[in-house]
Amino acid sequence: MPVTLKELAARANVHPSTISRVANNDPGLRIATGTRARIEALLRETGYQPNGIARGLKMRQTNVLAVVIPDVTNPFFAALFRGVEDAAAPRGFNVLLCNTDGLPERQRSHLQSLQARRVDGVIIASSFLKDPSVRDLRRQQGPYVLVNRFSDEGEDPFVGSDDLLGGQLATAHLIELGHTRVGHLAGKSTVSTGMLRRRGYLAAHTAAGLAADPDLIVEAGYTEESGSAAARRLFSLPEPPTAVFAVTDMVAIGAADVARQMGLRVPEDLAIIGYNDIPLASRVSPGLTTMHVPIHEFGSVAARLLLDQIESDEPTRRRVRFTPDLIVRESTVAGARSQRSARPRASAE
Amino acid sequence: MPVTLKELAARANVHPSTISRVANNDPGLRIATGTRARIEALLRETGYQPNGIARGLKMRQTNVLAVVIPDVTNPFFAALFRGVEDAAAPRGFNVLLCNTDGLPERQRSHLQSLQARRVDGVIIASSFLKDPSVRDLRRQQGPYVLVNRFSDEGEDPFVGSDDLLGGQLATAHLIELGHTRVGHLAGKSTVSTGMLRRRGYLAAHTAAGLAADPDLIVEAGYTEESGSAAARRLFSLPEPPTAVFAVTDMVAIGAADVARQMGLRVPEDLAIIGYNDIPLASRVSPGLTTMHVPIHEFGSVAARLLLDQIESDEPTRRRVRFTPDLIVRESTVAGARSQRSARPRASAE
DNA sequence: TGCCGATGAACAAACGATTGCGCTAGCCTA
DNA sequence: TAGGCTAGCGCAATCGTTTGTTCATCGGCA
Repeated sequence: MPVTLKELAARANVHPSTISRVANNDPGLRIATGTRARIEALLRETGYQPNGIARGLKMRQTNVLAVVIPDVTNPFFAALFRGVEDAAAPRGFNVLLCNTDGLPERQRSHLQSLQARRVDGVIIASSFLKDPSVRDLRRQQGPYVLVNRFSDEGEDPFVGSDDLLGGQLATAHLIELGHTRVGHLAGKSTVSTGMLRRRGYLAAHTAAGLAADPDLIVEAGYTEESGSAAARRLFSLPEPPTAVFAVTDMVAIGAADVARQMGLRVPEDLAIIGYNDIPLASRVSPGLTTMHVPIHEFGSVAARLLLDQIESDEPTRRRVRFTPDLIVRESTVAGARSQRSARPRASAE
Repeated sequence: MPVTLKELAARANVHPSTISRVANNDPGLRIATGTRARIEALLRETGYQPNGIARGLKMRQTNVLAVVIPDVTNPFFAALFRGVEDAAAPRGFNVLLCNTDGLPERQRSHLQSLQARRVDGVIIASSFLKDPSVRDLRRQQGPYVLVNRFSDEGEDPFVGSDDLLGGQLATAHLIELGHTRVGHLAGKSTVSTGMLRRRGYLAAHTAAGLAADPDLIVEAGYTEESGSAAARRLFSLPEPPTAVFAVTDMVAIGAADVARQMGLRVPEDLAIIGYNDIPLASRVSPGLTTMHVPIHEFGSVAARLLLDQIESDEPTRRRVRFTPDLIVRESTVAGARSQRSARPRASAE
């Protein structure tokens, strides 16, 4: 059992409050040099650490953040989490990690548990467009930040990429390569990234004067497996596409696997572009062309937004959106040397 | 501000303790049905959630576990964490994640912060053979479990694989394929996995009547980059090896990259075997031969060990060791169909 | 000598919950 | 009608800190 203020007070023959003030380096503290020395020696000797629970109760602050994501096994979310922790740890915060597997119910129960625990803030990267959990979050008026996906009309503090533009740039890249039948392995229309990247896909067609064939849009979810399943359907069409834009890199990788299995050469028979530029994207073969977004920064910026709210004690409505950046690799251009076109830029509202 | 017991008590015209007992479904509680109904209605209406901090202070239990790892961006540790959370969440525990980047100092500061926070237990996967942090952990007598790596003479509760055997099996596989110059991209000798897998490597040579050439052992660390660097040195030797056993899959992947860059064909010019069978191993090309270990189970078993200690309130010394399992893929045998030889077995002490 | 201001430290009330124990009715029994 | 039992709650301590306030002491100064 760790040592408490009361015990130290008994040993130093002073009142617990005196120890507390010395330990916390209370600025306006007037104390005899002898007493101070005695107490400081005792503190060092015992290695006293204030009980964070008791302190949290009194101070109404736990110094704990929480990150709610679908699955940390997905490299995108792992990198996101690192961003959060790297920003939070130096400021004395620890971070809880909650995986939802994309289930609204698990998300709800996690958020409820986090509320009971009185975490100081929540970063949530698994929200839906219509999300009761997010509405609860708004109502509770604890600080929170949405990352990657936003919710409703986007009235919440948010960090992510410009998905509409990203979807458009990705699709435009394929069209510029001469493809006229471009498929889309889409995200769920109940998720902002899915909806916007799909809209970008359509906008690119319009801009190029092309008609988008609705049959070429297949909802694929976000995992590699669901990407494979959707790709199988897409590639089995009577008139299959010669290029596809996948809503995420994992989906693209699942699709590439299926393409290989079906005897399609990438990029000769089928060009594939993903989204996010996860580390894996540059390692698969052929290297995956994708839209780069600064994943680690998503996390660190979100954490800073949160910490600023906590420290200033006033909510924010800031929305940070990074401009995604086309990375051309071999999955769309044979023999491409992968390179970034520019550094990502952020726009804040 | 969430509602408190005191407020509810005022509204229901009873004492806070009565509300508490009703909310907690106190078994031996005798209460008038009318009062009970009134209180239960109030609880539902307000959605009362007891303040976890206050409760934690009183009950001396936070229902929080912590996982300390080098880097969650490494797929091995991400899977490990999922194992922990999947076992902890159903039992009402949340999990803090701490990344150390392999720095003893960050590990120390994290553990200190966790202690101050009074987490109920710690799972640590980043320990060294001589590790002051682990000694502190032992002394503090809070429950803890070491995963993957153990420390000192292994007197702590532990979950991991039989690394000596694993190293031996991996090396024996290469020797059986006819290789006589087998290199080792070794882990650090200050880490149990590094030390034991290296010993296994040597034991396999002895068993086969081969002399191990000390020049063929190069310390490679645990990241892809450090693996690449070490591989470069190893492959530039006057008499380079024709096969290498890498201490982890990430190191093996780094080495394979270097081999490709140096114009070596895998497996024809150079056979490579890794360790852990992370998801990535089956996806790289050529597929990576490796020792399979049940990573997710490492986490869930460790969590169970921890939770049992917490609930029974008595420390354990149980050590669970899984038998690793050779998975042959194309990086050692051209055209291999990847398959598992058997299911992993666990041995406990 | 008497008063005042500083100085150094103790006091006590929170924070929000849990829990053993005590207290007050009402009813039954002798 | 007195005594006892029990149902139905309230009381108050406790967990370990923080922090505004009070209190005693002492030196200096008039």
